[in-house]
Amino acid sequence: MSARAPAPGAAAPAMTMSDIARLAGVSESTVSRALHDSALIAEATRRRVQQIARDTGFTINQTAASLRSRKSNLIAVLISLVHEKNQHVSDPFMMAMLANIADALSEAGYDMLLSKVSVHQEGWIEHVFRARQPAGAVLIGQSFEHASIERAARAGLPLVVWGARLRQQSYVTVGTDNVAGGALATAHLLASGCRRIVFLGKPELPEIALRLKGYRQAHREAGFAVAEELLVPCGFDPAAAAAACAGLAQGGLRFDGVVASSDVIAINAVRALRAVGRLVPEDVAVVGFDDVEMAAYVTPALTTVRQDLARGARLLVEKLLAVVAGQSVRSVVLPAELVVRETSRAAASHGSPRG
Amino acid sequence: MSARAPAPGAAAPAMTMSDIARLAGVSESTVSRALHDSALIAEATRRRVQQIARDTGFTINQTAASLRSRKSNLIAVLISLVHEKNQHVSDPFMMAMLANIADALSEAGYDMLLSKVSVHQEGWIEHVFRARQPAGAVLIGQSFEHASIERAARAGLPLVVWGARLRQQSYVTVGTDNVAGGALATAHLLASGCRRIVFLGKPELPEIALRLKGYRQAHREAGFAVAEELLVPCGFDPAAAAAACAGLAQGGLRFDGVVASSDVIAINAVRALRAVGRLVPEDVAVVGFDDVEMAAYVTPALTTVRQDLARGARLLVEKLLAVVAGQSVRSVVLPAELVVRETSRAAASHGSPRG
DNA sequence: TTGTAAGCGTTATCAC
DNA sequence: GTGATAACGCTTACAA
Repeated sequence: MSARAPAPGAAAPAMTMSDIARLAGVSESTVSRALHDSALIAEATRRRVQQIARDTGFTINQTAASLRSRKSNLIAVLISLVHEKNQHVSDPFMMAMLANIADALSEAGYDMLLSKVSVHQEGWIEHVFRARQPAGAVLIGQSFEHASIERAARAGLPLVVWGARLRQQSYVTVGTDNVAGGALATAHLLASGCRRIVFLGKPELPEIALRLKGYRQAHREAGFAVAEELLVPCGFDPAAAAAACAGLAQGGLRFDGVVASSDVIAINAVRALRAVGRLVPEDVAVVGFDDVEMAAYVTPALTTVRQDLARGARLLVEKLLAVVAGQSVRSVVLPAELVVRETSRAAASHGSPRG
Repeated sequence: MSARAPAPGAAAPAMTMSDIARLAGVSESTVSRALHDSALIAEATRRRVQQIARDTGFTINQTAASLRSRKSNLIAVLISLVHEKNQHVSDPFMMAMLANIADALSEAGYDMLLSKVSVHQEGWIEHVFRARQPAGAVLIGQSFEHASIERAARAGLPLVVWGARLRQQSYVTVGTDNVAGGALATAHLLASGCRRIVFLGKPELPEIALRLKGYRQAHREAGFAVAEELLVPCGFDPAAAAAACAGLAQGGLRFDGVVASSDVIAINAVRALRAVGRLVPEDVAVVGFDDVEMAAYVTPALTTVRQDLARGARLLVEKLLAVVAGQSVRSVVLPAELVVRETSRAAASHGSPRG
């Protein structure tokens, strides 16, 4: 029921290449080449060395190998949460993103190094590269770090970012078409009769700014003006969302629709509205963003803009490996898809609603 | 919109300690000591060296450091999925566990290396330790790997496992009281009137075996016999669960309750039952295991046995760091808690039901 | 309090 | 094809 602390050094002293070399009667260099399937090595030697390695359970020490060769099959996944005090990795969207990347990386034969950066430090990206020598890095979310990312990318560090494609950025992004997503959500509410639609989110974040742009665009196209008092700031973490939504429900603001910048926010909004006796979707229709797994299961089921994370993660990894390989790579914008469920009424017309 | 592939070597040639040493007019060893706040170094020297390091954005190359010192602040998180072909990291339970561990590790100042092992290889645990030199490893789930884990632990590798505490194991585990959990779920159904309760799960897995033990125990204590045909094998991945549950719903088996070995299985069971017109909880009451976030949101909301993952993750990390530090550490069994929601009727009595 | 020098386990370079 | 030998960037006796 209790485990002895392992005596320091109790672990079998790990084999090294020189051990294998001795056992095989060859030099270390030959062992190295044989284990890497070098074309230089004689077939027989290769086989013998590999057999011995297998029998003895020898594993190349990647720490040493990557120190010398300046290569590694490690990919860093960087989560920047400087903009949110309370957003943990356990945020449903982050979790899903992470899991999908983990699956994609492990299929590609890479190990994944997870670093959560919560304090902004100059050069934190460079820091990770220098400290751990990953082959490349995936950043989840631009947060407020556009400048840092830009600098790291210009310095030649191989990285790929999940987020918004911005003008003149020199790093590769993979992300959803946020403008279209915001427009889709808004047009849907307008088409179903809403006229005063709250936008819940932090437009300081690049992705949210684009969704808001879509919100404005949909209003313009439908011939409606945007009432600026309906733009309500709201963070991603559950507490911030709950607070903002409670304020929304109780405040004197008049509104009949909500476009939230994430599903977590949307779900909190629905809850807050119902708590003060407003019916969803009859009094207020709500649309989320992300389509996290939960969205389909809540009651009423959440209408939302779907981001295809499985595809996004695969693309992130694919693009990153191309960047690492020195290829020229283009950013990708994935289509946004509206998933209509129960927090909104089906629109009369599904086409782009003009008036 | 497109990013140039970084010219090889475009990245600023990383500074090394010898650069810092030159700039500071001291030796490399002094730099090393200064950066590690060694008591040996003169305060003035320490300050000067640290200042230069900060100004130049120097970061210790952990790859080199850990090669030399045989230490690292990297913790490997190993997910063994050999028992499930289709269980991805994106499984809700895995995701939640992972996210919680990531949060706990980053709070403790450790980076996390994620390795998903899906092909069983002799000595895979030793392999990771040799290849990456982590300070320690957290294993999520024992799967069928008890023997491998046991061997690695005996070899002195610092590791901690989420899973079942077994007799005479020499590794440390943190996990839920699975026997109590299984008993709690079963007793609840018996108390609410169920008499033929299906157990859905793979008893070959240590944790499931214990939950099944609890299932039997609850029957015994309530004075009922267990009908062996009600023990239905079922894997964790959604496809396997759906298949097993569909079979369950359509087969000629007579039953009025289900104890599932995970929430994902339980939710699939509910869905399958409703699809063939059986009412939950009126015709069949269902209890899950885990209390994943979704459980509270599905309709009808799932009655389940809660595992406290936030606490579990914190304990895993805490225990592992103690093991790494060479302390003697005891396994932990966390209490299981029944959360009654809508897929079961509230029991007449909440005490241990004897008859 | 600081410097010198050896070496962690691998791979790259050059010679044979 | 194979083997010496010298790094990679750091830590750590041991010396001073």
